Parts: sequence; C-alpha cells; structure tokens
Amino acid sequence: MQETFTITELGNEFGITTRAIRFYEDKQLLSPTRQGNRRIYSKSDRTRLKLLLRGKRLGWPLDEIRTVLNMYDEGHEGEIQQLEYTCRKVRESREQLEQQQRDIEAALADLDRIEGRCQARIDLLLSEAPDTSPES
Amino acid sequence: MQETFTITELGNEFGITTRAIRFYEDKQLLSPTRQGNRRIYSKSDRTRLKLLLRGKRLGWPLDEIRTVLNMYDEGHEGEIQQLEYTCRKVRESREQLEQQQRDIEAALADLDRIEGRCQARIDLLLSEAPDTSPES
DNA sequence: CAGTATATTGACGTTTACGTAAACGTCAAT
DNA sequence: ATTGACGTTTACGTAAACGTCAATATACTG
Repeated sequence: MQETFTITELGNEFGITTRAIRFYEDKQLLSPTRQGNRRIYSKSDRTRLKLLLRGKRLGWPLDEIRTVLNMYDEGHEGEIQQLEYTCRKVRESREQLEQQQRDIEAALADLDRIEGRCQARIDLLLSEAPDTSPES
Repeated sequence: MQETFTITELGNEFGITTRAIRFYEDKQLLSPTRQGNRRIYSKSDRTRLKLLLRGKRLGWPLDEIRTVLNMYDEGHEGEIQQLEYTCRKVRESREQLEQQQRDIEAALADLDRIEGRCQARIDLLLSEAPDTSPES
C-alpha cells in the first residue's frame, strides 16, 4: 500500500470532498505534513480519517470524535490524572455505544414488525388483484 | 399510567426542553391536541416522542426520523406503490442500522484495547510510586 | 382579585458541518 | 507560452436543530 496520499486520493477513497478534509484539519482532527504548500497524508493520517468517519456514522459530533481520536494517540505516558481522565472518557464512550446497541436492537425489532405487516399487505393486495400477476 | 401529559411533564420525563418539543411539532414530528391554547399529549404522542429520541440517539436527522415515525402509523392500506416505498425505506434503515452495529463492534474493540493499555499504565505508575498508595 | 406560575407565539441568535465562490500558485503537457 | 489539472487560502453562505428572549395569554392560589 502507498505510504502517502494526496487530499483528493483520500477524498475519493472515502467518498468525501476535499473541503471536508480541510475542514477536519481546521478543527484539529487531522494534521498532515506539507510539501511546500501541499498537504501530504501518511498512513496514520489515513487511519485517523477512517476512524473519524466511523465516528460520524455513529452520529458523534466532531469535538467528541477528536477526543476519542486523541485517545488512540496518547502515549499513555502522562500523569496519572491524565491517564484516569482518558480511562473515564473511554468508559463514557463505551456506555454511549452500549446504549446505541440497545437502541439499534429495538429499532431493528420494530422495523421487522413494520416490514412484516407491510409485506403481508402487499401480498394480500397482489392476490386480490390477480390482474397484476406476471402473465406475459 | 396517565392518559395525557403536559409539555413540561414530557420535557422533564425525557430531559429535554419544552422549546425542543414545540420545535418537533413545528417540524411535523408531533401533533398533540389542544385544549384552547395548551397542548395535550396522548400516550401515543408520548410514544412518538420516545421513538423520536431513540432516532436522535442513533444520529438520524429529524427528516428521516419523521419518515420512520410515519412508517409506524401508516395503516398499510395504501396503494402498492406506497407500500413498496415504505418497504424500501425500512430496508434502507435496516442496512444503516446494521452498518452502525458493525461500527459499534469495532469501536468497542478499540476502546477495550485503549482502556487496557491505559489501565496497565496506571497500575504500573502506582506500583512504581508506592508513596501514592493508600496509607492513612 | 392581585400575584404567581405556566403556556404560547414570534423573532432573532447560535452552533455544527460543511458548500461555494473568488483569486491565486504550481507543475506537467502541449 | 499557454492550457489544464490540481492545490491553496480567505471569506461568506447555509441548513439543521435548537436556545433565548420578549410580549402576551391563561390558570391557579391565597
């Protein structure tokens, strides 16, 4: 795999605009190196972006995504207070994720019921009006 | 359980402001009855609000939440086209939910690793500096 | 019946997450 | 030398989702 990426490469790979990627940099979520003026993204930058987008799919605001991303990077060498802060943040994120898991379970169950009733109704209508059945 | 609710009751129960609840009505997500001027929420209104908030926790925009909420209500008596539209929407939602499930699995795994390393580092620091161990 | 609490509408402000346009640099190819 | 592709910064625009008043109305309460 490549060692470095341009901004358009990443944009194409992940289906986002370069504007968005620059915006994430502005918000301190990415910090690519430069060659003169141009941005150069390392594999680790690419991973950060990937994680960022996962956070987005989970509906997190960018601020929260940044703190989580920083958890990945922190050398875990800091003071105990800092470590415990990170630990606490991790637990909070975990709780939120578990809440989302429960929400998804419930939502999927609801959708199953709705789809079932919907499909049943379609089947019924199709059997009542056999004109619409495949003839030709 | 009560049969009807005031706006502040619902606000308190779900930890949101009355302004938010009125906003949802403005956006056609709720439609409580009125007694004169005041809003009266039925149990079904309350359920809609509950589902609405679940959608919010899943990061859905209000527009999408509205269409999903309407799936619950539609009598499934409409035309086949309408039914198939609903069915399609349900499947789309399901796919998105399943993607979120995978994202959550991955995120939880990552958080586990981070917390593990973090905790290990804390333990190490505590054992290296026994001054900080509970003495008094 | 005055005073307090609660509710409503309307207008405007705010934050988030980008989109869009202008105006310009850079480099390779024609 | 010019054209085009790609990149840059700066600035302003915008949609979503409310918050925050202000002015007003209605309801209870002593």
